[in-house]
Amino acid sequence: MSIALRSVGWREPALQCVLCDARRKGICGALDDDQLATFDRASHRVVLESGAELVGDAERFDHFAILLSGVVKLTKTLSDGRQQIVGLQFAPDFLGRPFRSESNLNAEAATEISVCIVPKPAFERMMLESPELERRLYRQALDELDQARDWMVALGRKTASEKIASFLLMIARCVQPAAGQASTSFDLPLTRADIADFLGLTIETVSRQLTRLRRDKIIAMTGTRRITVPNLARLEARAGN
Amino acid sequence: MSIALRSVGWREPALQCVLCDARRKGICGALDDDQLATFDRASHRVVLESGAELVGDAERFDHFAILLSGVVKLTKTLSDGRQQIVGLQFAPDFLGRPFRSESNLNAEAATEISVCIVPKPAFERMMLESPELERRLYRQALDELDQARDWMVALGRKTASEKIASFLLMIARCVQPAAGQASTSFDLPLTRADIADFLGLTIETVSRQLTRLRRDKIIAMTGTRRITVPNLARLEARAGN
DNA sequence: CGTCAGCTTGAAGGTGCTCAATAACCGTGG
DNA sequence: CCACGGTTATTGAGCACCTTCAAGCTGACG
Repeated sequence: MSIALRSVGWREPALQCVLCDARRKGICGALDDDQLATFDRASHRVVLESGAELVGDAERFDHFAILLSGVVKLTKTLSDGRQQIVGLQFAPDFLGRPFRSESNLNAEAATEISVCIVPKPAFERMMLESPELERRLYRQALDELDQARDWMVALGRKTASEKIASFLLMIARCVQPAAGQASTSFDLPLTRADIADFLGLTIETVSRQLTRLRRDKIIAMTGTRRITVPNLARLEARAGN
Repeated sequence: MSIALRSVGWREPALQCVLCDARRKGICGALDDDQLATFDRASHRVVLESGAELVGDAERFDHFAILLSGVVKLTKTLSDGRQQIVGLQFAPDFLGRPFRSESNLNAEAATEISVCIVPKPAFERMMLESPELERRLYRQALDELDQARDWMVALGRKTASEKIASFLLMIARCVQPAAGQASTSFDLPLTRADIADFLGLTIETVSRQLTRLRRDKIIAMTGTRRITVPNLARLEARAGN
């Protein structure tokens, strides 16, 4: 699959990157025309189905990637199987760990995703040439650190119901960047098992808390994935903070 | 106090930075002689007692700092008072959040500390001039992100006794960089309350788990702060992972 | 219509919390 | 040197929240 996509890249060298969302909102906006052409030649796009593993724990990697659509979960697993999601990435996030050749976590597609894949050496060369690119990566790392710290508070100090409310709010914000609305509805990108692994809970507790929110008319659900929040403020009141 | 120390800086412009530990092991190693002299002129050293607040949540800040000795804790607090430590900084870490003018957490001296303080504008100018400096900051941010993610696993999935064991191991490694030893002893830089806030537990649970480790001869304590670990491997076996 | 994965619901039990009392530590001053 | 007050730490008893285990349910897809 990746070979076929790469050949499309060769035939239309500038098309992919010029129109790409990662250029407007992601790190590729740091690149000038020449660098963008280089990037276009070195990179190629791939679509992966939900559950596909991008890189395993303690595994060497030789590619970076930029997430163009879908959600990627970063997980860590203890030797006895207990698992924790330590990060969620949304488009157009950069995926990878510069200055390391081996991963210390597992990156897996939580939904169907499309990614732009670029070989590590080519990308590292661009990082050296473009301080602006490195600055954007640095900014993203700092943003991820802020997020991780917010979730540490949730994991360490919030109750199960506060965790669920906080999680729904986070998803609502990440999936629907249109803020300010009083009401929203969206599809959960994660299964109950993933939500449990993200919040440090069990599947059963996640389910129970969701039904409690539904019983209290804070949310409504159609099927098991689609969530409607008639009043975001009421949900926020449940999030603790 | 800070004014008196700054005047020392003026009289001996190159002395402080040239001998400083932050130059060998910290971010200042990125600076050439000219930049180091500039840095020396712009910065000054301060000693702060345990409990001193470096910056408050939602507070504007106009200085960065480099931690020269001691331990700084980064905390977040929910509206009802529940608190979580989201990071610990050791010498010679950089303290601050580039690209933001307002803090989203509280930074407080957990022990007596000495810091090198530098005004934000001067430091940002140096960041622009020295890609190597920015690269080191980026590296530190990535390292902190790795650490934060490791602690997310502990917070979400480890039991109280595993959390305590993991915490003791982390402190042993950060305070005593000499690795490979079978046994160690060290002083805890945190009170029981701080340890509880770091691990998402209560003071009582921290105390009980420490006495359990002592009862099982995994650790020995003299006073309430000094810990001796006769066999690090046995402690590691309690850490989960 | 059957099957399978994902989800929900129930009952029982355990880990860690709350509340409360005692004990150790430490700086101060007699 | 020791007595003293305040802070910090330990220990105990009871309880709450979340987990565990187990059973049904829902919905997608053959």
